[in-house]
Amino acid sequence: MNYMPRHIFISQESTNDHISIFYNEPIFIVTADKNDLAKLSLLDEAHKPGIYILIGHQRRYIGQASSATFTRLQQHNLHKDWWNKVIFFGREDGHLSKAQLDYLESELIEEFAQTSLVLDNNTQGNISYIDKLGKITAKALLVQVKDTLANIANIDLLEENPIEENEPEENNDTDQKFVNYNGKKYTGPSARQIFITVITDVLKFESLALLTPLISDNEPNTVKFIGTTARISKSGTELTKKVNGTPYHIYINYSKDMLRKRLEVVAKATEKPIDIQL
DNA sequence: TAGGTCCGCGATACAATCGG
DNA sequence: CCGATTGTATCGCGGACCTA
Repeated sequence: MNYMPRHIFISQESTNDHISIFYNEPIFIVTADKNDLAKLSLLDEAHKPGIYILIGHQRRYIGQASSATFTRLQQHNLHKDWWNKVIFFGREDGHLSKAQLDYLESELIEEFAQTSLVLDNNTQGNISYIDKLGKITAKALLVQVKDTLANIANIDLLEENPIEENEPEENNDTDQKFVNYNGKKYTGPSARQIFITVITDVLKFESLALLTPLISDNEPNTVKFIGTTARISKSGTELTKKVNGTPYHIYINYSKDMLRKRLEVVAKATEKPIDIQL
C-alpha cells in the first residue's frame, strides 16, 4: 500500500494541549489528553461515530459511539475519573454501521482481555449480526487503525503506555514551573509566558461578565490588568502584551509573586480550581 | 455620651527602572 | 526578554475630635 497518511497536530498558540489527529483514508484517529476534552468538541471527528479507548495507567475502557464520540467522552468524564488519555477512531465519511461498531468493540475488548491490562468494561460488548462484507471492512479498518498508529504515531494500542509523553517533559527538574487551571496544565519558558497562555484561554472560554472587575476601559493597569489598548511606560517599556485571537492587551510587568496573585484572582472570579507553581 | 467625620499611619499595590 | 527591586500612590482602618 502506498498511502500517504497525514498527521495533523492540533496546537493552539503553544504546546499546551495534546490533541493529535491522524488521517489515513478513509480513517481518522485522534489521540488526546482528558484535559483537552473541551477542545475536542471543536473537531468534526469528535462528532462522528467511532470507537474510543479510555486510557489510564494499567486500565482501559473500550466504548463505541454511534453518533458522536464526544458526547460519550463527556459522560465518561463525569462518571469515570481514572483515565487521563483517550484514543478514538472512525471513518472520515462517518459510514460505520452499528453492527460494525459492535464488532470492532467486542474485537478490541477481546484483544485487550488477553493482555495484562485491566479492562474496565463489564460486558463483552454487544454481539449483533454482522454480514460478511461488513465484517470484512470492519476488520480491515481495525488493521488499518493499528498500522497507522504503529507506523505514524508509534503507538501500540495493546501496550501499557501507548501515548506516553515522549520524554520532553522529563526535564521537569529544571523547568518545574506550571499552572494548573481548571484541570488543564500550562507550562512555558517563563512565568509571564504561562500567565499569558492561561489568560488567553480564560478570555476565550470564560464569561467576560465574571471578569469585569479585572477589565479596564482602555489601558490596563496592575489591578484591572485586562485592557483594550497597549500600555507603554514613559521610558518606552512595553508593560502589556497583546493577547492573540482577542482584542485585549494584558499587563504583564509583574514579579512572579504578583503573577501568582493575579492568577488567583482570576481563578476566584471564574470559580475554577487553580494550582500555581512558578 | 452617642454618633459622625476626618486625619494619620501602616499595609498593600503600582509603575518604572535595574541587573541577569 | 525576564524577573526583582524600589520609590511612589492609594487604600483601609482605628482613634481623636467635634457636635448635638
